Amino acid sequence: MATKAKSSSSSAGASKTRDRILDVSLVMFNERGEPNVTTNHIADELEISPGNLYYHFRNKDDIVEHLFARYETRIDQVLVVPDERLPNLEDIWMQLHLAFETMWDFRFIYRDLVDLTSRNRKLRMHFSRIIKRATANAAEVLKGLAAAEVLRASRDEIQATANNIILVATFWLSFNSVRGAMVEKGSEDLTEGIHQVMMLIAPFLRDAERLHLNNLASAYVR
Amino acid sequence: MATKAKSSSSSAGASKTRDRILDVSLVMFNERGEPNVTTNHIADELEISPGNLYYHFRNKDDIVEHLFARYETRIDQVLVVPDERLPNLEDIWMQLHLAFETMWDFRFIYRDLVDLTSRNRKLRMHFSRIIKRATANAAEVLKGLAAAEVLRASRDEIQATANNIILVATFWLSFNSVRGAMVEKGSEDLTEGIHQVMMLIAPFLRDAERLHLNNLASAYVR
DNA sequence: GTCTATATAGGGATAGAC
DNA sequence: GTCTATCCCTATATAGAC
Repeated sequence: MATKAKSSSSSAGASKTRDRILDVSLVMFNERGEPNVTTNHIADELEISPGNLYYHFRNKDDIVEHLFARYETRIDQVLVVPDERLPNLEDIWMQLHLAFETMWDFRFIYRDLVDLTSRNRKLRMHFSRIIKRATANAAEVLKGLAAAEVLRASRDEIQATANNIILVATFWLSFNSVRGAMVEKGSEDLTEGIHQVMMLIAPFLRDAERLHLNNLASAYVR
Repeated sequence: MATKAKSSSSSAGASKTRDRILDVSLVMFNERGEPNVTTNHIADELEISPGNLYYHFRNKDDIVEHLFARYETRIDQVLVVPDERLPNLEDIWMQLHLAFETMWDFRFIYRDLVDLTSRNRKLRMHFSRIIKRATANAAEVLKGLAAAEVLRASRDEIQATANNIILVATFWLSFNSVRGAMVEKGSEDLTEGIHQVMMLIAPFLRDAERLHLNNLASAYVR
């Protein structure tokens, strides 16, 4: 039954053609941008025929949608409000790290986000849902920090900041690319993005915590 | 000599084919997104032949570049640090308004920013320059507010905030579209974007000014 | 499941007549 | 300056043999 070791992504066994198509598509989309990768490119890279590719997927968007589904599963796991305990700054740092890494793994989605979501109703709905979830999550965490008296902010300030956190996180990679950042070093980009998000929170922190954060931060950024 | 009333954009006289191509392209790019508008579409809309269009422009990117040049001229006029006087909150509001309106008029650039700038070296260089200028401008204004003692922030905080201001402004329209905002009402979208940017500054304000801003803000947002 | 061959369509772009 | 006609190329997608 080794032939049934199918599904999932890139862990152990190579897997069937269908999965290989998804894996290679993801890599190529991330590297060159989805609009610049054709089904023929993908087939070439895999050394299979275009016809074969279309046996496994109805069309290119079908591939994109399946990759997006993978992404949605992973990001949903990150977007859980901690638990019973009130969150602290390290929790946030950690959660941001997980979120940014997940986004990085599927960065092709973020590179052409507007075009992708306006072309494809399904993607639009799902992405919109993720944004809503993420914003709610951010607001929850901020409220948690406020409850723990780590931070002081009004309801409106929390809502506006939650929006900005998600906006900055969503477009950090684009911003970095567009402002002429060098070839992405990957991990360094992400750390700087996390830093920028933390700086949205910093001004609301009480003095002691603010100092704490600045120490955390300066340890990370150059 | 009425035939020489050429150049510029959409003010008085209709103008020559070349300018009409630019005007119509801008409208169509803004409405449907640049990747979804072909040279044939543009020619159709203008009721001229594709050949004619290619007489006036070498290729599609040539059109995009000329539109971008128009944009750059306009945004550069907005990105001037006030003058001798120290800036106040209303100044900022006004400058943001001008910036957002200019961006709105050329929103196609922002819709597919990453793809556009990575495809075209010229656009990449120019856009990167604009971002640098804008960020420097934001930092200057923040320093001005600090000097006027309207605001209190460290050097690092000012730099991080300037980055976030430009990031939020740059991607506000994308964010709004992507999170599933309804059909753009234009002006309302912009006001909310301006509000989000102001909320980046708010936490650094002294109490009196913070209150002042909240009043300004609540007058604008629903 | 996979291949070869091919249909179809559209976009970018040019030549040459008017 | 403008049009008609056309070329080239690439992308998506399918049919049918193996």
